[in-house]
Amino acid sequence: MRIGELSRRTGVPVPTIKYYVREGLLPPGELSSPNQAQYGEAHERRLRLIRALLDVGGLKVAAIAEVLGAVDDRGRPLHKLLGAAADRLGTAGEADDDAEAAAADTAVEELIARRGWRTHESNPAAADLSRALAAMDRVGHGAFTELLDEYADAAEMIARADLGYVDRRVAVEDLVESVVIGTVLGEAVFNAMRRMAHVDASARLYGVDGAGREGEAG
Amino acid sequence: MRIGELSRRTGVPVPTIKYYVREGLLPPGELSSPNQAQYGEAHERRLRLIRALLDVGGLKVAAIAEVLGAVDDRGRPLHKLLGAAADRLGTAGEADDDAEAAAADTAVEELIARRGWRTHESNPAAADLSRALAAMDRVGHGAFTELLDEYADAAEMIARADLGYVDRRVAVEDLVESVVIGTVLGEAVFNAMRRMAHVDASARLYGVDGAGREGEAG
DNA sequence: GCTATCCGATAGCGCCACTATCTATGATGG
DNA sequence: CCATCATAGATAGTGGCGCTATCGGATAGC
Repeated sequence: MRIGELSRRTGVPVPTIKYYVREGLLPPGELSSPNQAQYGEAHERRLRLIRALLDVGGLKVAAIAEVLGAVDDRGRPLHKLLGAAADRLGTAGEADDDAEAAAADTAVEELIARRGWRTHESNPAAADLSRALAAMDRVGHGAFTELLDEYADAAEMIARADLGYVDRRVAVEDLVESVVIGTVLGEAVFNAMRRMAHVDASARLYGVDGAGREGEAG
Repeated sequence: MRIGELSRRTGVPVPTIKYYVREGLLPPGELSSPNQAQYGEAHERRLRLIRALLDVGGLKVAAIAEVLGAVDDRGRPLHKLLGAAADRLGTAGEADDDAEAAAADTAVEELIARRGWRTHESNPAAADLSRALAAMDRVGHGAFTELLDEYADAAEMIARADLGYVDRRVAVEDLVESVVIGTVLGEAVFNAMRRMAHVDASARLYGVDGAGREGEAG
């Protein structure tokens, strides 16, 4: 198909598709003549993935380019691809260097040790966790660390569920892409469900109605 | 204290503090003369909260203004404040209107009914969940819905843990603020832990080393 | 007095995700 | 064969956002 049809099928404007190609998110179409390119199923699929990572996952274009680069990097050991992809899904950002940050680092180290997790501090997710705990501490919720093991229980449940799903449903050649999707979109899924569970729990404790919304929005 | 000291204590530049005041995130200092204002503990605390919601929570400045508006809205029923605050923490964004979106809506409705959650579709989190599931479907992972109950189990665990924490540790007058913090920063905490658990699970299944990172980053 | 600081207001900056426009070329249909 | 349309590729521009710089005038504190 040509770019116009690709655009029609996915709802992504033609100039935006060209922009994604320029940024390396999408491979260029196969040129059949100097100003005519053909796009296939793979392009359509990739385009949908890009939009999902952008709109739902909230990833930045540059981050998507990096992640997809890892996804497409065939002929590397699988666990390296997974690690490379996972490393690019973090928040990044600068870590401060104060007392709270140091305490949070310690808490994370201890958690990893206690859990026997096969990861260490070089994992960007550990840095993200540390930053989040330090932020909690700075706003007066240093005691939140006492929930870490309950959070870890839930996280392990999710990880087991995800791995089982991948094992059941995903072909090897789609594995890296599926892990990216599961990590990014699964995060969005879980975050939404967590907020719903919070509302439910709050309603049971403090609320009366089932929704807590009566025209005060806006 | 004056604005300079507030800046020094929090690490937030003076022009940025003024910007937050303009945007309604931070109440103005109390004027002791036409060009002299005093800031107190409350300002410092609020400023730290703003930075946490911005840097770690990833909220937009306008969203923070809305949420903090609800936090400061004393003299309303508690469950309404909680609802109003929670409603402003969602991703928002436009929902498409295709087959996948319809299927996702149905899946969410069924989930809510199955779980007996005291919430309904007017909850923005439900819309977020639906959007995420529709995105999953569009990238070929419609079967992901089969994990929803495992995700819900985990979400309920987290919600119980959070509520227990609030019950133990938080004074009533800080309740709304703490719920906001718990929702936003707790989300960051859990997301990071989930990624760590994924890495651990992957390492056990596919990997050899404990980290999966050997200089291939960049 | 004198210097550092502050207030409030306005304008500008840098990043980012597009979006518009242009030229040259080729596809398409009568 | 020719008129019209779509396309490739390049460059420039747009709008939103989170700041950041600068300014005039006033006050603090020595």
